[in-house]
Amino acid sequence: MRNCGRKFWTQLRRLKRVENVLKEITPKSVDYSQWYVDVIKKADMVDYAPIKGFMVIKPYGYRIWEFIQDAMNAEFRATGHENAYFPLLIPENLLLREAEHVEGFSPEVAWVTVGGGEVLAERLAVRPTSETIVGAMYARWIQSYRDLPVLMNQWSNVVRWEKATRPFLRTTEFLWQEGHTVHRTESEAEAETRQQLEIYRRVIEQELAIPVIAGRKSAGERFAGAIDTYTLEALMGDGRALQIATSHFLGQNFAKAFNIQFLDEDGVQKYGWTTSWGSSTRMIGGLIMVHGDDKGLRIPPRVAPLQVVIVPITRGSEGEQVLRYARELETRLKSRFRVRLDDRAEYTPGYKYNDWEMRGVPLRIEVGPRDVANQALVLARRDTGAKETVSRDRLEETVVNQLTAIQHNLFAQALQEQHRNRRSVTHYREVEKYGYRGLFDGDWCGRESCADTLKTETGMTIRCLPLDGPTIQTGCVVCGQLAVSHIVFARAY
RNA sequence: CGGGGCGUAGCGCAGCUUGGUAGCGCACUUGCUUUGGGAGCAAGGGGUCGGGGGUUCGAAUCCCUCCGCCCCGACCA
Repeated sequence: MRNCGRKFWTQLRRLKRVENVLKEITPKSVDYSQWYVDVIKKADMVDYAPIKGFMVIKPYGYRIWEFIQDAMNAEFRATGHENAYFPLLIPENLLLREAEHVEGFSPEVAWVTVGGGEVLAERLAVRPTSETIVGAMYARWIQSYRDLPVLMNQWSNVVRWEKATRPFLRTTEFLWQEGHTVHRTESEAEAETRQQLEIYRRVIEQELAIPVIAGRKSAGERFAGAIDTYTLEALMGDGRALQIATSHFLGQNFAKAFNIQFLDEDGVQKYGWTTSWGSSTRMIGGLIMVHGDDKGLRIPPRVAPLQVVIVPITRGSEGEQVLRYARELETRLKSRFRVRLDDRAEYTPGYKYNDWEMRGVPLRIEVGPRDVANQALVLARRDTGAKETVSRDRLEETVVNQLTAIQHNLFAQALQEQHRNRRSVTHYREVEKYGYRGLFDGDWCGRESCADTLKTETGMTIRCLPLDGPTIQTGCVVCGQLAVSHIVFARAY
């Protein structure tokens, strides 16, 4: 009888809990976009700004960006790049220099036409990207082959006037880094382009735990003004692909447009070979979609603003003792981990569990009178939900091990998800039976007309010509004729 | 740019059909009791009902108009 009663109440409590969670976060399976919006708002990462298409990145979201910056800066420096800063505004004549570039960006450029109360003689573009102004400066700085290579990066904001926006994934203004380099030879510039793509892959896979597919963009998807665009594509939880970083080989297009010339060793004036590469706060959107679940965020430990949260259970008269014990654990962890003791008296432990789970903190330590008595603590993992009791003297080593395990597990889960949703097809109509979700491998004849058909018929685009993986096996997935490339296609963000 | 939805307290909403003292839940403040998976009780604070105009004795409610936001599709880190 007593057992029955207890079971009943446990059940009821569980139902109530599910209900509460549902109230705050729409389940992924019900409405993926709504889930995404709920998570970022509940996790306190962003808020909508009072201007359409703009967002405020709040400290909890911005901290993740700072970890990404740290990881990238380290990689960039190790490969000889230096940070610099170029102007926000670009004179119209500069933006017009490279024909393809203007054509690609002009629809989304914002213009400044008035300054100091007077109409400007020449309107100024708010940078949508900085190739043009950087190019103009490089032309002034480079004279000799001895000045090369020029390897610079800038962290900045850019503005692209978008019609449909989503926090992190596509906002009118966004934060990013853009690297701009000039090289003496074509092969050196190409190598740079590939090297930077690998840096992105490392940071994205190792720090953000997001598995990517590296490839080359088809002509139709290339950066405006580039000879070649390399990309990293990631699969999101709803089966759509996200372009998460790009690296462009610009050939001599911009060098010629901006007159970036140098006198080579052989006494001949030559144009430089340039590259540019970028990654943005969009990566954070990817991180949310790849790892998040119905309880909220799951942040990989390496970029988690908080890695461990300690929740004391200050029950009854032993409250002070538990708090002392918890503070001692906090002190021990503080030097090595990002830890916080949540000693807010106004919330119950259960509330705190849910709160921190929503925010995606990888590890939670629970300590109560029982643990004080046993000289132990309870460790709960956010990724699996598993709880274990750990003796106090094994605290640090267990935390290290578990954080490492979580980082790996999140990547492994995401990779498994990617594999499960990547399929080879011989004809594009096959994607219908998969609900147009996932990544599809196939062959392509190389004609833009077939890419157009694919798009109109399925809403899918060629994400990339993968650098590694299967080779050409059959005919074009659209026309069936002789294929020249292997492609990965998907619906994309 | 098309389609849909919405605008009433910080958040979520009811009230509008049929005009008559602006409400509910959560959150917030204070106090007491609580705390091992979203605590309870009590007492409080908080609103030019998105803006403007009109009808009316009287408008959150009816009419006109403007604005904004979100979601879904066509173009893009």
